[in-house]
This record gives sequence, C-alpha cells and structure tokens, in this order.
Amino acid sequence: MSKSAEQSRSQLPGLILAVVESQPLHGYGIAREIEVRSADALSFGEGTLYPALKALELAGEIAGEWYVQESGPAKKVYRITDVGRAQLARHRAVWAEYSSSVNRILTGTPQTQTA
Amino acid sequence: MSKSAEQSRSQLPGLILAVVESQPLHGYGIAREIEVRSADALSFGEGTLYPALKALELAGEIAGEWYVQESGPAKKVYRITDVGRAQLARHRAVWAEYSSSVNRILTGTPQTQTA
DNA sequence: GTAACTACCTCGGAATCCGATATATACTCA
DNA sequence: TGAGTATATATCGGATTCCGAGGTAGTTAC
Repeated sequence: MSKSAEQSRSQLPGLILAVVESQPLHGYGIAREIEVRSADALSFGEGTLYPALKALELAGEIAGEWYVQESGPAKKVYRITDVGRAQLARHRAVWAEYSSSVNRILTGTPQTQTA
Repeated sequence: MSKSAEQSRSQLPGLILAVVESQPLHGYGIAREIEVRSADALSFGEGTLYPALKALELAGEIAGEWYVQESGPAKKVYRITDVGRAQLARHRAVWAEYSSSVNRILTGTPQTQTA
C-alpha cells in the first residue's frame, strides 16, 4: 500500500519520463521501479498509471512497442522520445522551482516583517 | 500571473500553517505572504484559499478572530493552535520524505539493473 | 464617478482521481 | 485439480477536488 498520498499525482508524468529515460520499460515495471526508487514512499495504482501512460504516448513523449514473450503475458515497452526528453527537462526545472518555494515557506524564511 | 501550477494545492494546508506560525495573519495577507516568500512562484486564488482556511479552522489547526478596523474592511486574523503546530510538524516530515523521493526518481538514482 | 486595492465569502461546472473490476498466462503448493 | 500469487494490460464511473467567476463592501486616488 505504502502511499504518502496527499501529493504525488501531479508529478507522475515527470516520474514516468525519468524512469523510462534510464531504461525502456513496460507499465507494470515502471510502477515497480517507482516504488523501488522511492523506497515505497510513492506508489501508483493501475487506474492511475495506465491512463497516464496513454496520455504520454498520445503526446508523443514516450513510444510504446508490444513485445510478445514465449512465456508470460505480452508487454508494451515504452521508451522516451526526443519530445519526452525535452519535456523531462522542463519537469525537472519546474520541480526545482516548486520544491524550493515550498521549502522556503515551510522553513519560514521571512521576507516581510510588517505586522 | 505567477503559478507554477501542476502541483501546489495539496501543499496548501501546510503552507498556511507555516505562514501563520511565524505571525498571525488574515486570509488576504496569507495569500500575499505566500507569494512573497515564494518569489511569485506560488499563488492561490481566493476560491482556493478561503475554503482551505475554513477547513483548517474547523479542524482546530488555526483559530480565527475578527478585527474591526476604524479604517478599512474588517479582517479575520488567524493564529496557529497547538493542534496546528503538531500538524505542521507532520506536514514538514511528509514533505521531506516526498520531495526526497521525487528527487531520487527525477535524478535517476538506479536501484535495479534488470533489463 | 470610476478604477484599483483591500478584504471577505460561496457557487457549481469541470476536471481529476483511483478503487474495483475484467482478462489472460504461468508458477507453486497441497 | 484447485487455490493462491505474480505478471501484465486496460477501462469504468462514482466520489472528490478544484478554482474561476461572481458578489459584497469600505478606502484611496485620480
């Protein structure tokens, strides 16, 4: 189950791109990889992951290809595209700005002093 | 316009608590303070902020008190409660874990190597 | 007299979320 | 043989959340 919930979903596209950037992978594998890399802090259900994958493929940020295995169910392996790589860079920049903003506020860096 | 959108909303309760922890403030002021501290990277509309304030007050995490000014509209000033302080600590912990997880994935720290 | 700013609040359509469900193969253990 | 578990994909739709828009009102400044 894991889940730190509360946040997460909005970050999914970027996380998926980051995972398939380091290695082409199928949906199920991407889900597991996110759990592993986050030490189970992050976890997405199938009802969340597969639609996100579809959207990314439609947007041309990842490309899927079916692999029929001699043993086991067929899988659709996704690889990142050039469009996706550019988008991933954008995600990283947005995340950097966002997370530093949240940090600044949570740690109470004061910028005003007016009562 | 600011807004880095995409994320944000889920973090609002924690951000509000952090702001009123450093100084009791009214809704409008809280909104401005978040913008200032985030250098305009974060911005919440009133349709988002006021409901969030209500929910926090209902949960006993902040306490509001009306101040009628001799000049200008009345304002409802919120201060953090003990419950809110405890909750804020929790928000900070969750955020720390979450953001480090996202960082780990976005920067591609590999934990598996299986193809 | 009107524009802009401070300050509060609510409505409700739109968008998003994800648990539940369905299908299918393969392996293990009793 | 059957149950349970794991791999693997995919969709549905009710519930929840989101926030732009709209409304009230006092103040300040052309």
